[in-house]
Amino acid sequence: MDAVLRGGRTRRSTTQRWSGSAHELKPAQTVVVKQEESDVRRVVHLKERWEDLPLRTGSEQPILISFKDPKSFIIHHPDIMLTMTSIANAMPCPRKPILQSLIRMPGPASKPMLYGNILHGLLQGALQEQNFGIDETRRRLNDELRKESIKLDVWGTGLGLDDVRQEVGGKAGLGFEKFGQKWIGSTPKSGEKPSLLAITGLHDVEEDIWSPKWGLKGKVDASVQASILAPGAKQADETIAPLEIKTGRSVGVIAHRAQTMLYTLLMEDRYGIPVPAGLLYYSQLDSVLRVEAKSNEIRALIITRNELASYLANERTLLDSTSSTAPSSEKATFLPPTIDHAKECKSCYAVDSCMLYRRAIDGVPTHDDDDEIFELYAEKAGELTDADAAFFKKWENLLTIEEQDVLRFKSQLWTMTAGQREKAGRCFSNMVISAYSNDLGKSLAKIHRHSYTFTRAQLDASQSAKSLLSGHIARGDPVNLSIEPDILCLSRGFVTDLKPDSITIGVAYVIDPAALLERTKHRNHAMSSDKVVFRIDKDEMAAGTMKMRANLAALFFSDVSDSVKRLRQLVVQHQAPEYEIARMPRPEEIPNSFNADQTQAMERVMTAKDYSLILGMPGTGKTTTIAEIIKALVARGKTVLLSSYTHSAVDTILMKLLNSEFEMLRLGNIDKVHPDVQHLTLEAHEESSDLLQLDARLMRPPVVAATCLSVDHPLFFKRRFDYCIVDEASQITLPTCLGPLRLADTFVLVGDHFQLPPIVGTAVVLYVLYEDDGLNPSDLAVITPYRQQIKLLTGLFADMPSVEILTADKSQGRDKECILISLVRSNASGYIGELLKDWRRINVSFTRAKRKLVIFGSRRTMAGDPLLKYFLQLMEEQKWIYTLPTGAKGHDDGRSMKLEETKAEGSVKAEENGRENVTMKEEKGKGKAKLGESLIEKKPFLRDILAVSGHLHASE
DNA sequence: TCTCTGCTCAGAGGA
Repeated sequence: MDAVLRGGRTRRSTTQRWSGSAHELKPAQTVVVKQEESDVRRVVHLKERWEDLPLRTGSEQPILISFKDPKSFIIHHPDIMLTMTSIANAMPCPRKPILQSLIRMPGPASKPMLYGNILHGLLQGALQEQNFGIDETRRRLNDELRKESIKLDVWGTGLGLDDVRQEVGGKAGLGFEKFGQKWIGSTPKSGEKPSLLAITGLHDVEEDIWSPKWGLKGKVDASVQASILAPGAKQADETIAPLEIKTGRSVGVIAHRAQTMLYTLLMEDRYGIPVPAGLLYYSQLDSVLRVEAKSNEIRALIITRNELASYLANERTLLDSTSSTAPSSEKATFLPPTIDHAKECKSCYAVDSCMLYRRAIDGVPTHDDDDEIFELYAEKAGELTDADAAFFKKWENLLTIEEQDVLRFKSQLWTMTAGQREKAGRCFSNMVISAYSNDLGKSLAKIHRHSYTFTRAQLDASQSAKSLLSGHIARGDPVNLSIEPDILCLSRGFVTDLKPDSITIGVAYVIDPAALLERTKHRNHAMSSDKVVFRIDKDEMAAGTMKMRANLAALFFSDVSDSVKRLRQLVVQHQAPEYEIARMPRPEEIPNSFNADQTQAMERVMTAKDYSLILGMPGTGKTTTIAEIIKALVARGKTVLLSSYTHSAVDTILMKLLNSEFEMLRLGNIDKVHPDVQHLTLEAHEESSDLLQLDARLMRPPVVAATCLSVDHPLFFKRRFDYCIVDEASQITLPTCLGPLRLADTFVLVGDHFQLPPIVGTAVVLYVLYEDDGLNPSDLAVITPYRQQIKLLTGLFADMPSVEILTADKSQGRDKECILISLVRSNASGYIGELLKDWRRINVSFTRAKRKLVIFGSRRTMAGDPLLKYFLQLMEEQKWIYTLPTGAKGHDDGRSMKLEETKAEGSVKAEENGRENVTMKEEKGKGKAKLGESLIEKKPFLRDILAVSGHLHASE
């Protein structure tokens, strides 16, 4: 036995979590473990290769003891889940997969990768349809090539559709037919060796499995039911098996075996039955290998997994001991050392980042004659100065801190029950599917090919179902679906709609509860009546920081374009930007509406050879200026990349350009794009007829807009821009905006560094309100600082979808004719909360209205803050405050209670007597909201607003 | 003391 548990064998379970530390007992291979929560202690003796488990004295580390009878395995840091590919990659060099988990370098897809991708889809399609004929394969290939997402991939490689049709068709056609003949059937056919297998059924394709039991996660190409006649066996075994498809030239690679073997662990965990072997299909050889899950090999793989996991864990603990501001001088050890194998290293695809980390993080001297890879190191990192290295290290550190902040919730998915996590607001428990629809037409948006709506399962009378709006999950958020207790992350998707009693999720693959129940019938699943009960958890992604790290790293690579070198000079070495007077705008290019500052801004931008910064306080017209400058640049025949960290900033500028003549392209997740500019996205178009048309759509528009983190779109490997304009630069972290900046020689950063005393700012904006009549719903926006309030209001305004409802933060840079603000807080103690104390947030929201601003809030509560108190005084002097009557309909029913006070529930009661609701109204004209009658009927709260507003008009 | 933002993922093959 590999590991022995002394003092009683523990129950077989994935939920037994332990912490181990080696400081209590003498022999190094003996460890005391204590069960989490219960404090039960056990002594574990580690033998053979488990001795090397890197447990350090004095620090408790989580351990999981997993069983695959009759063996036991130690999973170190089980909450860090590693992929099959990272473990397979770790065999030649453990540093490589660690680097890959930090940095995902974007790059255009290679041809072999594209072919591999398509071939996988084709064979999976054949398995699903149980038809392997050549004609069927050809049909599927044609279907694939019609998909916009595939066309985009093909376009990215520079190939033509016919090239792909020929190449892939040639590889797939006959081979897949042979596959069907040889291995699909009810019993293994007698005869030659590869035939001792029959694939008798298909359970799933691309099955996503997370296994905290093994600390592994991955996607299985195909989960099949198979009848396998093992060598020497008399009778075939009926089993579930992972089928791993390999379409490339390399065959029999150890990494493939490792990958397949690890999948057997994942499938065992999901299906709850033994999975003795996996299948490895090589399409080039027409052969299927049976990969037996041998415990000594699995042990070796798990030990590799543990090694990687402890490096990743080191990274986290290292950061804890390091201050967030000053990069520590202590030597970091979160990276495995370089293997220093000149030949291997030279051909490694991660060599650039590897050598950069060796220089900047490991701090290896560049001039060391004993260095095995001296030449390579000098070539890759020789030019980097100490200042460069320090710059990289500082930002790398900051990114890691941010990453940990995102990931800290991740393990809650398997360490907390749905009920527990729902209390923390990051999960919906007890959900059942109530409706399904699909959107197969929009093939580019793979993420919502299938839409499922969930509602609460029938609950005990004692349990009251909480509104789905009262958590941290919101529309657009990534989520994952699980079934308690064992099916973790069955599927992932995005919230496309959220109502108090239902949530709709878009996913890439069909969710079939009946099939799921059938194939995992050995397990217990949470059920309500005959329906499967799901839990929906907010998914925690950290892909953004990986992209930022990639942007940062790319600044320091050796083999880069001149513009990246220049960018390094400007950003890292602070060289002064240069200007070229000859580019000065001619008088006719300057808009008549421009004032002196705007004109100067335009001159700086037009003449900039490197970069130019535009600074201005909120509300001073930066956005308008940018829009006008873009028009002028396009008129000069220039191309412009427009970017910002947020979708809303990008879209705000685009909306100001909508009436221009020129073409614009908006890239990015269509769900996050403002409805008014969604028609500029690729998804909004009809599918392109051919690559030529797609090429035109991507290459022709002089203005391309995207968020900073989505500039790894295939387009950006083929296009460079004359200008790059990055809005709200002051809020963007440096590594974020480096991405867009690399794509243009000249760039413009726009932001608001200056701050104005808020009351003055506010007063100025209020003063210049226009006098006018009439107001459309689309001229109206509602702002509130709290997310929960947004969700409530969204429901209340369901009849008026054109009324935008924004958080204070989201309203930044936006404006509307009329703004309603709900300040929410209301309590007897005058407690205002941190959020409303932030005058910048108040300043932003108070300055968004063009003509009319109406603020709702509790006077007494607001007076608890000096700033708002002063503001109240100001309003009072103007007689602009209107008191809503206590007990006014709509203020005492439960609904508006929630509306007015979502958090401090204890104080609501106190407020019912003598509640002082205040409506402050700011009015220069006679604008009146024309709200729909039906809406008013249904929403007493709004009727109050209108009543007060009407009263005002009558008295004037 | 409850605020914000963005990012699918893992693996597609090749040396």
